[in-house]
Amino acid sequence: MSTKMLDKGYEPQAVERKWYAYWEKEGLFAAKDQDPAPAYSIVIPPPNVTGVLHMGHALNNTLQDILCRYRRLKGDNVLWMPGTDHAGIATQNVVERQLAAKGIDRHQLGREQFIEAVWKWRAESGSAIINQLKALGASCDWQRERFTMDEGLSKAVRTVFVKLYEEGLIYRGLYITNWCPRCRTALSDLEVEHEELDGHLYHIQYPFSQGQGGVVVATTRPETMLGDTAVAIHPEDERYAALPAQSVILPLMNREIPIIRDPYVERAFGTGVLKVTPAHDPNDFEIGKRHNLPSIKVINDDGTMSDEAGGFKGLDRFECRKAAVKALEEKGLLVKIDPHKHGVGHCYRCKNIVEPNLSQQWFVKTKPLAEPAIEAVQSGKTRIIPEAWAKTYYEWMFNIRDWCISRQIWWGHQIPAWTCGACNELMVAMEAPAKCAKCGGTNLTQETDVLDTWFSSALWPFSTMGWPDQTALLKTFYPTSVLVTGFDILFFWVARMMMMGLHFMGDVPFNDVYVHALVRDEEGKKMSKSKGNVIDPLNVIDAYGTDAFRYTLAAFAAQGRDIKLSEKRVEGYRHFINKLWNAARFALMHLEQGYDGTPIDAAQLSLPDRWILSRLAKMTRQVSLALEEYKFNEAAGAAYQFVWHEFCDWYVEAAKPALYDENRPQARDASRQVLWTVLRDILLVLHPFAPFVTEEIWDKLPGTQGSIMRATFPEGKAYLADSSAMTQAESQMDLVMAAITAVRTIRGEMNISPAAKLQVTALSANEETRRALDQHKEIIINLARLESLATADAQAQRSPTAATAIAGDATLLVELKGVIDFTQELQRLEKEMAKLNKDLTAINNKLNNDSFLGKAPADVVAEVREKQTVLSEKQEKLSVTLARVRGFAGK
RNA sequence: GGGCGGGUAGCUCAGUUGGGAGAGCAUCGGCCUUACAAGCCGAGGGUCACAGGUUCAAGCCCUGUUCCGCCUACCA
Repeated sequence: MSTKMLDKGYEPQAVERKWYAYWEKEGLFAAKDQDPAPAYSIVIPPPNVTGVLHMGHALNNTLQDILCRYRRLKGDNVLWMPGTDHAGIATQNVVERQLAAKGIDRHQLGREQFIEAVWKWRAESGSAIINQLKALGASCDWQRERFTMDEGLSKAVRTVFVKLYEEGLIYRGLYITNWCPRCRTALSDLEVEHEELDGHLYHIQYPFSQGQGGVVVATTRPETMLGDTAVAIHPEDERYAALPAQSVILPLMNREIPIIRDPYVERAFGTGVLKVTPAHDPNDFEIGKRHNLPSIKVINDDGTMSDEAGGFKGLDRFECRKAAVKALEEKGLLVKIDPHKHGVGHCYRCKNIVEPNLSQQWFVKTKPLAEPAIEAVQSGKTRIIPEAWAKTYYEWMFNIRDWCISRQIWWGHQIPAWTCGACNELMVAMEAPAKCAKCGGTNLTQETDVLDTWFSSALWPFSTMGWPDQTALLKTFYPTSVLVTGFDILFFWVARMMMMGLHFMGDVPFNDVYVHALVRDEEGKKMSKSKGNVIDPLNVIDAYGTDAFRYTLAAFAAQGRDIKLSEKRVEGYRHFINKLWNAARFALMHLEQGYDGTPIDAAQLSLPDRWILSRLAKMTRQVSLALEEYKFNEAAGAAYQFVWHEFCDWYVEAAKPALYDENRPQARDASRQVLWTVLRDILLVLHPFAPFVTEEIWDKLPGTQGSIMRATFPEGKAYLADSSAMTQAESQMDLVMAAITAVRTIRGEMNISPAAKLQVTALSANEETRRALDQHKEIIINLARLESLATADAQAQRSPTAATAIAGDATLLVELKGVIDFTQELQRLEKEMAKLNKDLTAINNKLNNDSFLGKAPADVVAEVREKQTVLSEKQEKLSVTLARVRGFAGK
C-alpha cells in the first residue's frame, strides 16, 4: 500500500462517507451464523420507525458500537442485530396527522387502506433513522435488519400470544384501564406519565334522601359525579355512625344512590366521605365490585360526556367540569373549593390527560412470568450493571401488575382471536379458523384490537434471530452477550424481555444488561423539543465529525451519572482527534519510504523507546480491562492521556533527534520501528471509539494490510524483554522528565526566554542517578533547551548565581548569571519550602503516632517511611540552597 | 407517601479492598521550537454540602440534617 502525506488538518466528512461505504461493501459488519470463534451478540434497542436520531440514541448506539468493534478486533464472531420498532401509537399518530393535513380522517379510509398508508409512509420515510445510525458509524449487520411488523416477527408474536393464552396467562375482561381520549386507546400503567399539578378539591353536598341535611364529598373531578352510584364512608367513622337515611340524592342527576361502608375510605382525607364512580376510577371500580354497584359510564371514549350524563351530554369532559361546578353553585350545593396538588396521568405519546375508563381489554398475567425473571437476576445469570439498577428492577418486579396488552388502534399486530357470530365462542389461534370450534358456525369476526408494541419488542432478542424456528443464528447467538440500554425503558422493555425470554427460550435473553445514563443539556435538564434545548446529534456530527462526537460520549459515559452535554465538550475532543491526526502526520513523514514494519530490535532501543513501549503495554491492558467492565470513560480517558500526554508530549519530542539523525542509522531505525509500533497500536486501541480517523490513518500507514477492522487488538503484551526492563525504563524516564520539567518551571517562574540556552549542573550523592542523567543528557539538553548538562557529587562547589530545583534525588543548579533576581528566586524557593514542610509535617505526625505504627499494616508504614526519607532529603537540599540564596539576597 | 442517585477547583465531572485530592474546559504568564496556534511550555485555584460517629487513618464506612434531580404510588 502506498504512502501519502496527510493533509494538515483532519477533514472528517469525506473520510467518513468513504469508509462507511467501504465497510458495508466489504461485508465487515457481517456475523457468521456459525463459526469457531467465540460468539458475541447484541440486539439493538429498536428505535421507533417514526424516530429521528436524538442524543439518547447516539449515546446508546455509540456504546454498542464500541463494544462490537472491540470484540471484532479481539477476534470474536460479532452479531449486532439491527432493526426498528413499529411504534403502534406513535406511528399511527404520525400518519393520522399527515392525513388530517389533507382533511382525511382514518375512519373515512377504513382499516385496510389506513394500514396501507402506514406501510407506504414507512417505505418512504421510515428508514431515516437507519441512515442516521450509519452516520454515527454503527457497525450493525444491516443484512439482517428486522422490523417488528415483518412476517417473521409477526409469526413470533402470534405464537407467543396463542401459547400464553393456552397456558392461561392471557385473559380478557371488563376492567378500568388508563384511557387516552385523544389516541382513543387503552394504555398500560407504564405508558402513563404522572405529573404533579395544581388542581382543586371540590366539596359537594349530597342531600340525604330522607330527613334534613346531607353528606359532603370531596373530589378533584366533579364531572365524574354524574356517574356516581354510591357514596362510601369508613365503617368505623363515628362522625357518620348515625345518619337519617341510608341513601343520598345525587345532585344534578337526581338519582338516589346508597350510602355504603367500606374500609378503603380514608377518614382523614377531605370529609371522610367518598363518592363512588365505578366506571371512571380504578379504586371505585373495586369498591363497586365488592358492593355490587352498577357502573355508569358518563365519559365517552373520545372524552365527551355520554348519553348517561343527563343535561351535560356532548360536552367535553373539562367543559363539563366547569358546567357541573356552576350548576352546583347555583343549587347551593357547592360547599367550597380548596386548592389541591395532585398527580395527574398523561398519555406518554400525546401528553393528553388520561381518563380511567371501563372497557373490555386483554391482559397478561405477569406474576408467574416475573418470578423466574427475578430469580435470574438474583442468581447472577443476568448481571445488571451498574448494580444499583438491579434494585429498581426488583422493586418493579415484586410489585408487578397485570399488563394490559390490547390497544384500540389499527397499526400493530391484530390480536389473533375470533368470536363466533352464532354462539359467541372465543377462539385464539395462529390463523383464522374456518369455522367455530363449538357450534360450527362460519360467521367469525376477528378481534379488532392490536397488541401493545412492547409485546412484540419483548420478543426481540429471539424473534429477530428467527424464532419460532430453531435457527443456527439462535443457537450461536442466544443468549446475547449484553443489552445496552437507558434506564427509562428498564420496565417497558428489559423486564419484559427477561420474562418472555425465560418463558419461551428457557434461558435469559442476555448475560449482561448495561444501563447507561441519560443525555441532558448543559444545565442538566432533560432534552425535549418543548424546552427547545435539544442538541441534534447530526448537527454535532456535521460540525465536529463523528469520531469527536463519539469520543465525547464515551469519555462522559461514567456509570451512574447522567451526561451533561454541550458542544464545547465535543470541540475539546475534536482537538484530540486532530492531535492524533497530526501525530500520525508526523509519524508518516518518518515512515514514508516504504516502511515495512520490521520487528523491533531491542538492542538498539533508546530510553524513550523503551519507556513508551512499556507505557503502551500498560495503557492497552487498561483499556481492555475498562471496556470489559463497561467503564467507557476510563477506557477513553486512558487512551486519551496516553496518546496526547505520553506519546505526543514526551515520546515524539524525545525521539526527534534520533529520527532526524542521518549519522546514526541504527538508532534512527529503532525509533522508527517504535514509532510505527506505537502508532499502529494506538490506532487499534482507538478504533472502537473513533472508527473513521483510525481507518483513514491505517490506510496510509505503511506495513498494514486491508481494513483496520480485520486487524487484531494488541494484547497489551510487553514489547520489552521483561517487567524489570519496563520498570527500569519507567523510573529512568521519570527522572529525566522530572529534570526537564524542573528546568522548564524555573524558566517560567523566573521569566527566562525560551530561546536562552542554559547551563545546568546536576548534583547527586547517588551514583546511579548521576549515571542515568549522564547517559540520557541529550534528551534533557534538547527538551529543556540547555547548552550543557554536567553531573557532580553532592559536595561539589555551587555556583552562587544559579537557581535551584529538585528532580528525584538530584539537585539541579540552573546557571542564571546576570539574569538571576535573588529576591525572586528566594520567593520561589520559600514557596516550595512551605509546601514541602506542610507535606512533611503531616507525614512526621503519622510516624510519631504510636497507634499508627502499631495498628497500620506494615507495608503502609514502610511506604510512609519511604516517603519521609524522600521528602526530608529534599527538604535538606532545599534548605542548603535557601540559606545560600538568603545570603545573596541579603536577608 | 415510598424508593434511588447526587452535592469534590470558576464550570463539567473522575476518584472501591479507607492510607499521596485529580482531569478536561475556563483563568493567568511565556512561546509561530521544522506533526499540530484545533498547538507548545509553565502557574494559580479545594473547609471534598453541613453536623456528629467508627478508625491509627475518612472524599470513601455509619447516623442525622440540608439542598438538587429522578423513579414510583389507588388519599378521592
